[in-house]
Amino acid sequence: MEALADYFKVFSEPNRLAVLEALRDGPLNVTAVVDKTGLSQALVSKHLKLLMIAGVVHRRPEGSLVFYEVVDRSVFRLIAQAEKLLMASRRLQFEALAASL
Amino acid sequence: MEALADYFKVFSEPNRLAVLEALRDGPLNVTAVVDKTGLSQALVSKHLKLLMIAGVVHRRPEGSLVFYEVVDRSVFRLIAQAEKLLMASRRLQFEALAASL
DNA sequence: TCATGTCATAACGGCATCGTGATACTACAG
DNA sequence: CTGTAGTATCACGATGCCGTTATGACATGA
Repeated sequence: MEALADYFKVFSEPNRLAVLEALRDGPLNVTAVVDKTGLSQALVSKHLKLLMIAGVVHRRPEGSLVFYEVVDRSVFRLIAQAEKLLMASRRLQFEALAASL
Repeated sequence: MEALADYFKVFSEPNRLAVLEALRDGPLNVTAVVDKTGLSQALVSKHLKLLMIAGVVHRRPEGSLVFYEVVDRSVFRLIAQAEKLLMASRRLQFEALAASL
């Protein structure tokens, strides 16, 4: 319901997905995510905070750096599943278009 | 990326999820969805249109009624997967809270 | 202590989307 | 043809979120 919709909302912004993608191969500190995504530092911090509140990533300060890490890698399975559905519906829409020509 | 985020956005509104849930047990016409969800007719029409553009539901006029139907029932698997992740992260956050007491 | 690099936050403007109320459109019954 | 039920759309106000700029807070090294 409400909470579930909020959870989906976490993945409903391109830049947030990009931040998440940057963390796919392991923990990174904020600056590394900034470099990897090309987003502004302030924006990356905001998105990381949101991802943390949602429980998707975990925060670990180390000296003057702060590392973020994906808590449960099965979020990537969720993303993959959504990608699959998206492509399937794209294909169906294309077929519908083709059938109407 | 962009398109994937938009796809997630489809599921990021409580009322849209409610409309989808109303269609879980089979096709319904608009009024039936309105009755089942308690939402206004205009709102239900809007959400159904969005769901159709996203390729999640299919529209089938029948006389003066218009039936909507979930195209690929595996969207419910996506939703279930998200629910699972949501509950897991809730549990972890609770454990972190408990550990800090 | 001071300078620097790293990260977080506040304030702001801009834009998208939500929900409502009113209205148009369509099919069908009378 | 007229009325009515079902559905779609428009215009609107309100709210929320995004991204930026600027600044604050913190740890480290000189």
